[in-house]
Amino acid sequence: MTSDSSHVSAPRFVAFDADSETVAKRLLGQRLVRSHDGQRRSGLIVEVEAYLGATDKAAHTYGGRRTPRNESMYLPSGHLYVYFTYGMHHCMNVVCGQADEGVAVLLRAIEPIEGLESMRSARPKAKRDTQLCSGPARLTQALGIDLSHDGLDLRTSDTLFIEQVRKRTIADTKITRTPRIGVGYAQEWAQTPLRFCLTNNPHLSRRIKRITH
DNA sequence: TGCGTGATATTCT
DNA sequence: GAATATCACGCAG
Repeated sequence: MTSDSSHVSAPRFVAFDADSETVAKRLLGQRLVRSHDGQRRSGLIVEVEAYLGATDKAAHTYGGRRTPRNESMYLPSGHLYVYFTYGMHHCMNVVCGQADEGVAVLLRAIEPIEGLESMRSARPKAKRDTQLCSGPARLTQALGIDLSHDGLDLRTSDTLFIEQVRKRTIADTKITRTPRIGVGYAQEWAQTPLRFCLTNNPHLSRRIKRITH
Protein backbone atom coordinates (compact mmCIF):
# COMPACT_ATOMS: atom_id res chain seq x y z
CA MET A 1 0.00 0.00 0.00
CA THR A 2 1.47 3.28 -1.11
CA SER A 3 0.44 6.74 -0.02
CA ASP A 4 -1.02 7.31 -3.49
CA SER A 5 -4.01 5.06 -3.02
CA SER A 6 -6.74 7.70 -2.90
CA HIS A 7 -7.97 6.86 -6.41
CA VAL A 8 -8.65 3.25 -5.48
CA SER A 9 -12.38 2.97 -4.86
CA ALA A 10 -13.22 1.92 -1.33
CA PRO A 11 -16.44 0.10 -0.44
CA ARG A 12 -19.40 2.19 0.58
CA PHE A 13 -20.29 2.55 4.22
CA VAL A 14 -23.71 0.92 4.59
CA ALA A 15 -24.21 0.22 8.30
CA PHE A 16 -26.55 3.14 8.96
CA ASP A 17 -29.26 0.84 10.29
CA ALA A 18 -28.66 1.23 14.04
CA ASP A 19 -29.27 3.72 16.84
CA SER A 20 -27.63 7.11 16.35
CA GLU A 21 -25.00 6.67 19.08
CA THR A 22 -23.76 3.47 17.45
CA VAL A 23 -23.75 5.00 13.97
CA ALA A 24 -21.99 8.11 15.30
CA LYS A 25 -19.09 6.00 16.54
CA ARG A 26 -19.04 3.91 13.35
CA LEU A 27 -18.78 7.03 11.20
CA LEU A 28 -15.67 8.36 12.95
CA GLY A 29 -12.64 7.68 10.76
CA GLN A 30 -14.68 6.90 7.63
CA ARG A 31 -14.37 9.06 4.52
CA LEU A 32 -16.98 11.58 3.38
CA VAL A 33 -16.73 12.05 -0.41
CA ARG A 34 -18.11 14.85 -2.58
CA SER A 35 -17.75 14.20 -6.30
CA HIS A 36 -18.63 17.20 -8.42
CA ASP A 37 -17.63 18.47 -11.89
CA GLY A 38 -15.20 15.58 -12.27
CA GLN A 39 -13.42 16.47 -9.05
CA ARG A 40 -13.27 14.68 -5.74
CA ARG A 41 -13.30 16.50 -2.43
CA SER A 42 -13.12 14.27 0.62
CA GLY A 43 -12.07 14.01 4.24
CA LEU A 44 -12.05 11.73 7.24
CA ILE A 45 -14.92 12.24 9.65
CA VAL A 46 -13.41 13.40 12.97
CA GLU A 47 -16.37 14.88 14.88
CA VAL A 48 -20.10 13.99 15.00
CA GLU A 49 -23.13 14.40 17.25
CA ALA A 50 -25.96 11.91 17.85
CA TYR A 51 -29.58 13.10 17.92
CA LEU A 52 -32.00 10.62 19.43
CA GLY A 53 -35.40 11.57 18.04
CA ALA A 54 -38.75 12.16 19.75
CA THR A 55 -37.43 11.94 23.33
CA ASP A 56 -34.42 14.20 22.71
CA LYS A 57 -35.17 17.84 23.47
CA ALA A 58 -32.23 18.97 21.33
CA ALA A 59 -33.42 17.06 18.25
CA HIS A 60 -35.39 18.72 15.45
CA THR A 61 -37.81 15.79 15.73
CA TYR A 62 -38.41 16.23 19.48
CA GLY A 63 -41.94 15.22 20.42
CA GLY A 64 -42.51 13.84 16.94
CA ARG A 65 -42.40 17.30 15.40
CA ARG A 66 -42.74 17.11 11.63
CA THR A 67 -42.40 20.13 9.33
CA PRO A 68 -41.38 20.68 5.71
CA ARG A 69 -37.87 21.46 6.92
CA ASN A 70 -37.24 18.28 8.92
CA GLU A 71 -39.28 15.90 6.77
CA SER A 72 -36.22 14.09 5.40
CA MET A 73 -35.10 13.19 8.93
CA TYR A 74 -37.93 10.62 8.82
CA LEU A 75 -36.56 8.90 5.70
CA PRO A 76 -34.98 5.42 5.93
CA SER A 77 -31.42 5.22 7.25
CA GLY A 78 -28.65 6.22 4.85
CA HIS A 79 -30.46 9.32 3.61
CA LEU A 80 -29.26 12.87 4.15
CA TYR A 81 -30.99 15.56 6.20
CA VAL A 82 -29.69 19.03 5.27
CA TYR A 83 -31.13 22.09 6.99
CA PHE A 84 -30.59 25.83 6.77
CA THR A 85 -30.11 27.77 10.02
CA TYR A 86 -29.23 31.21 11.39
CA GLY A 87 -30.39 32.57 8.04
CA MET A 88 -27.12 31.63 6.34
CA HIS A 89 -25.68 28.23 7.27
CA HIS A 90 -26.23 24.67 6.07
CA CYS A 91 -25.71 21.59 8.28
CA MET A 92 -25.75 17.97 7.16
CA ASN A 93 -27.01 14.91 9.04
CA VAL A 94 -27.01 11.20 8.25
CA VAL A 95 -30.37 9.57 8.97
CA CYS A 96 -30.09 6.32 10.92
CA GLY A 97 -32.35 4.06 12.96
CA GLN A 98 -35.67 3.05 11.42
CA ALA A 99 -37.77 4.96 8.87
CA ASP A 100 -40.16 7.43 10.56
CA GLU A 101 -38.09 7.37 13.74
CA GLY A 102 -36.51 10.80 13.24
CA VAL A 103 -33.02 9.81 14.38
CA ALA A 104 -29.80 11.19 12.86
CA VAL A 105 -26.11 11.99 13.25
CA LEU A 106 -24.84 15.54 12.63
CA LEU A 107 -21.49 15.69 10.81
CA ARG A 108 -19.52 18.46 12.55
CA ALA A 109 -15.95 18.23 11.21
CA ILE A 110 -13.76 16.36 8.74
CA GLU A 111 -10.02 16.21 8.16
CA PRO A 112 -9.49 17.23 4.50
CA ILE A 113 -7.83 14.56 2.32
CA GLU A 114 -8.61 15.25 -1.35
CA GLY A 115 -9.54 18.40 -3.26
CA LEU A 116 -7.92 20.88 -0.88
CA GLU A 117 -7.71 23.51 -3.65
CA SER A 118 -11.45 23.34 -4.31
CA MET A 119 -12.16 23.58 -0.60
CA ARG A 120 -9.91 26.62 -0.24
CA SER A 121 -11.64 28.45 -3.07
CA ALA A 122 -15.04 27.53 -1.61
CA ARG A 123 -13.96 28.92 1.78
CA PRO A 124 -11.80 32.00 1.12
CA LYS A 125 -12.19 33.07 4.76
CA ALA A 126 -10.30 30.06 6.06
CA LYS A 127 -6.78 31.25 6.86
CA ARG A 128 -5.46 27.79 7.63
CA ASP A 129 -6.37 24.34 6.39
CA THR A 130 -7.49 23.42 9.92
CA GLN A 131 -10.29 25.98 9.44
CA LEU A 132 -11.55 24.54 6.15
CA CYS A 133 -13.93 21.88 7.50
CA SER A 134 -13.82 22.33 11.29
CA GLY A 135 -17.49 23.03 11.98
CA PRO A 136 -20.85 21.83 10.65
CA ALA A 137 -21.46 24.89 8.46
CA ARG A 138 -17.81 25.10 7.42
CA LEU A 139 -17.72 21.58 6.07
CA THR A 140 -20.92 22.00 4.03
CA GLN A 141 -19.48 25.20 2.60
CA ALA A 142 -16.15 23.55 1.78
CA LEU A 143 -17.88 20.65 0.03
CA GLY A 144 -20.57 22.71 -1.72
CA ILE A 145 -23.50 21.07 0.03
CA ASP A 146 -26.85 22.85 0.28
CA LEU A 147 -30.60 22.24 0.38
CA SER A 148 -30.49 20.65 -3.07
CA HIS A 149 -28.86 17.64 -1.33
CA ASP A 150 -31.58 17.32 1.31
CA GLY A 151 -33.13 13.84 1.16
CA LEU A 152 -30.33 12.39 -0.99
CA ASP A 153 -29.50 8.68 -0.54
CA LEU A 154 -25.85 8.28 0.47
CA ARG A 155 -25.97 4.59 -0.45
CA THR A 156 -26.69 5.21 -4.14
CA SER A 157 -25.65 8.77 -4.92
CA ASP A 158 -22.70 9.35 -7.25
CA THR A 159 -22.07 12.88 -6.01
CA LEU A 160 -22.12 12.46 -2.24
CA PHE A 161 -21.41 9.32 -0.25
CA ILE A 162 -19.39 7.77 2.54
CA GLU A 163 -16.57 5.30 1.91
CA GLN A 164 -15.64 2.64 4.41
CA VAL A 165 -11.89 3.01 4.84
CA ARG A 166 -11.77 0.86 7.98
CA LYS A 167 -13.87 -2.14 8.92
CA ARG A 168 -13.52 -1.85 12.66
CA THR A 169 -15.03 0.93 14.72
CA ILE A 170 -12.41 3.25 16.20
CA ALA A 171 -11.42 2.14 19.69
CA ASP A 172 -13.18 3.94 22.54
CA THR A 173 -9.77 4.90 23.93
CA LYS A 174 -9.24 7.14 20.87
CA ILE A 175 -12.64 8.82 21.15
CA THR A 176 -13.55 11.73 23.45
CA ARG A 177 -17.23 12.25 24.34
CA THR A 178 -18.53 15.67 25.34
CA PRO A 179 -21.92 17.40 25.60
CA ARG A 180 -23.30 18.61 22.28
CA ILE A 181 -22.52 22.14 21.07
CA GLY A 182 -25.12 24.90 21.14
CA VAL A 183 -27.94 22.96 22.79
CA GLY A 184 -27.90 24.67 26.20
CA TYR A 185 -31.67 25.19 25.96
CA ALA A 186 -32.32 21.43 26.02
CA GLN A 187 -32.26 21.04 29.81
CA GLU A 188 -31.06 17.58 30.89
CA TRP A 189 -30.16 16.75 27.28
CA ALA A 190 -27.75 19.69 27.24
CA GLN A 191 -25.43 17.75 29.56
CA THR A 192 -25.70 14.35 27.91
CA PRO A 193 -22.38 13.47 26.21
CA LEU A 194 -23.53 12.76 22.64
CA ARG A 195 -20.72 14.55 20.78
CA PHE A 196 -17.99 12.16 19.62
CA CYS A 197 -14.51 13.36 18.61
CA LEU A 198 -11.25 11.75 17.56
CA THR A 199 -9.17 12.84 20.56
CA ASN A 200 -6.79 15.73 19.84
CA ASN A 201 -7.42 15.76 16.10
CA PRO A 202 -6.43 19.26 14.85
CA HIS A 203 -9.53 19.58 12.66
CA LEU A 204 -12.15 19.58 15.44
CA SER A 205 -14.64 22.47 15.63
CA ARG A 206 -13.48 23.21 19.18
CA ARG A 207 -10.65 22.13 21.37
CA ILE A 208 -11.59 19.55 23.94
CA LYS A 209 -11.51 21.08 27.38
CA ARG A 210 -8.71 19.83 29.51
CA ILE A 211 -9.78 17.83 32.50
CA THR A 212 -8.83 19.81 35.62
CA HIS A 213 -7.76 18.06 38.78
C1' DT B 1 -7.24 32.98 24.14
C1' DG B 2 -11.67 34.41 25.01
C1' DC B 3 -15.60 36.97 25.25
C1' DG B 4 -19.47 40.06 22.82
C1' DT B 5 -22.05 40.98 18.60
C1' DG B 6 -24.16 41.14 13.93
C1' DA B 7 -26.14 38.64 10.03
C1' DT B 8 -30.83 36.62 9.19
C1' DA B 9 -34.60 31.99 7.54
C1' DT B 10 -37.40 28.67 9.90
C1' DT B 11 -40.10 27.54 13.65
C1' DC B 12 -42.61 28.24 17.76
C1' DT B 13 -44.92 31.42 21.26
C1' DG C 1 -41.54 38.78 18.82
C1' DA C 2 -37.89 35.46 20.28
C1' DA C 3 -34.80 31.70 19.87
C1' DT C 4 -31.74 28.83 17.13
C1' DA C 5 -27.66 21.83 16.13
C1' DT C 6 -23.24 28.94 13.41
C1' DC C 7 -19.51 31.74 11.80
C1' DA C 8 -16.44 35.64 11.53
C1' DC C 9 -14.97 39.74 13.31
C1' DG C 10 -13.34 43.17 16.83
C1' DC C 11 -11.46 44.24 21.06
C1' DA C 12 -9.57 43.14 25.88
C1' DG C 13 -5.99 40.99 28.54
